[in-house]
Amino acid sequence: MEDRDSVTWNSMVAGYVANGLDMESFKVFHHMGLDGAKLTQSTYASVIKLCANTKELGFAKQIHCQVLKNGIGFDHNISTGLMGTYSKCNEMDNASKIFSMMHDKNVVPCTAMIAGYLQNGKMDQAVNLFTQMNKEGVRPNNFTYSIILTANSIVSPFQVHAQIIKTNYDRYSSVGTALLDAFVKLGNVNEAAKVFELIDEKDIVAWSAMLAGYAHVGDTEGAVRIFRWLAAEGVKPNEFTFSSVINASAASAAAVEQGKQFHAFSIKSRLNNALCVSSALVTMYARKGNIESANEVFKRQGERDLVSWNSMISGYAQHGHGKKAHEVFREMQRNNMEMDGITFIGVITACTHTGLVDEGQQYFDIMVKDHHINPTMEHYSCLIDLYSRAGMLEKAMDIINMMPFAASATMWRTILAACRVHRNLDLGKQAGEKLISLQPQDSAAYVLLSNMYAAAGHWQERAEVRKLMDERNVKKEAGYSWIEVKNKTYSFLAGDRSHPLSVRIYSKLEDLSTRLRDAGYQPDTNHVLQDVDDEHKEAILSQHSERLAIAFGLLATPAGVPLQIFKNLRVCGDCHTVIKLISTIEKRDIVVRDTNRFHHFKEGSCSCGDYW
DNA sequence: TTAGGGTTAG
Repeated sequence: MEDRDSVTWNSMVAGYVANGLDMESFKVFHHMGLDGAKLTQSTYASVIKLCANTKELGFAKQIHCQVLKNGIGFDHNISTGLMGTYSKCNEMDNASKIFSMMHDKNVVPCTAMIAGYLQNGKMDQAVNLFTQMNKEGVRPNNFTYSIILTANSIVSPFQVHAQIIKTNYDRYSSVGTALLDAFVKLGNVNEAAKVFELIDEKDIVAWSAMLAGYAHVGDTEGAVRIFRWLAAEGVKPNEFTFSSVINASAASAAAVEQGKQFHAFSIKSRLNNALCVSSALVTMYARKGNIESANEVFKRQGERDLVSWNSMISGYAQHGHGKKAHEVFREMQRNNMEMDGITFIGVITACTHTGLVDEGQQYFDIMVKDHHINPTMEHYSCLIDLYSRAGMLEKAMDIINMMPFAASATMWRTILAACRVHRNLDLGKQAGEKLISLQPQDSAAYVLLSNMYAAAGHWQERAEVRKLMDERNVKKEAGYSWIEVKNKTYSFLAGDRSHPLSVRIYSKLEDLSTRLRDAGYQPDTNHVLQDVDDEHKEAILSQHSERLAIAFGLLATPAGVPLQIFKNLRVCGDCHTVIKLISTIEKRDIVVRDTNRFHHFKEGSCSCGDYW
């Protein structure tokens, strides 16, 4: 094609832009200049859109000048395109200048401007413009609604919903998706599901958003139901669909097998290497107790971002692999990766779970001094945890007194728990009172305080705490443990006799108990809350839910197969001792996930180094 | 000419 006219050139540029071929479009545009082709309004509009896509601010400014210099009129396309580019590059002043000079501010530039404000965190201005356009009779369209609904900190989805229903825009996939997501962010999945069902033609974004909604509230079954439904409708999942369903498979209620199956499915769909999928896999495997698989996925990641690195560090931290978390951190440094506050929460937590007090403090210092990251409440919480677990309660209190925040309930809970372990009754009392005043309905505060009194043999004070609990009608969460055998989950309460194999389970416990004593085990009855005699205390200990789950696991699986137990509360000190011994006498690796971390029991010792 | 979904901590 020799004599190319401007229309041909323009359609080339526009075509490439529409197909996301940014570099090709730039090349063509460059050729146009060399060829001396006439640049029209639509050429400029295309190339400005290109700048918005690629955030080429400098180039956009040049184009802006050329348009002014060559006397090309600012039509809607050029103006809106420039606004978009400036918005994306955090130059809101320039964007609003162009907007204010536009004569006919119809719905499109208004919407683009609202989007710009929201991208730059200017919530108030976005909402003001939305209100103003309504007042001036400019009717919002589906784009406007889908954008304004993302301003969930200011705009109530309930209010906008009413307005949207009148216009029927809720049947549009884009609007319905934004609306359902706004409900999810309020924690209202039921409302989100209602919105989802009303969407006429659900596209993959809508399906993925609904799936993410169930994942968000930890409803694994809901997420799997959506996944099956979309598959049955012949919809092809994309990387976001997989990352959400894998994330839902990381919930504690999900079976270990479930995550593996979605992993396999993502491989079949050739989406397992997408960054968001592989990072979700790292987290899922780590949370489900399989730190080796988490690391396998991590090692194979072709590209990594901050989230990938953070996921691996946090995974190691939860499993008490302090050294490995440290190694990943070093590797991050060698790769000149940028780090954020979450990276440091990961490494400090790893130090906490390994008892590396000095190192934990050093990470905190490096974070502030070298990385200029402002410590948040969470970082101070980590430090307090670091010192408390090591028994350095004075140091922990120093931090509470010097930090620029008021101490949170979480912090007092940490102090209180440490006071129980390290027998510091005075401070424990103080922390317990603070905690109860901050969260009068939280059973943990009362339970910890009464545990502490029980451990110190102060039965009178313990009774008072219990009385207060009754008066305020605060219920203690029941402790239970569960184990998966052949894809079925079996859960046990303490002293539970509801399982069909109950008789065999209890006789297995008896058998273990004899062999434990032969191995030199002495029950530590400090972990029993009830005010009863020692013999009775031992009986209570021996029926803790984790032991029932382990006894069942030993009966229900062949010799040598590792067991994995989950518990909704922290493992008690006596059970911890017992499980270490069981791992030797039964020659089994046992992994226990409690609310805090993973314990890997092997040949008589635990990965936490008796420190948790 | 304007748009909606995901992954990391505690």
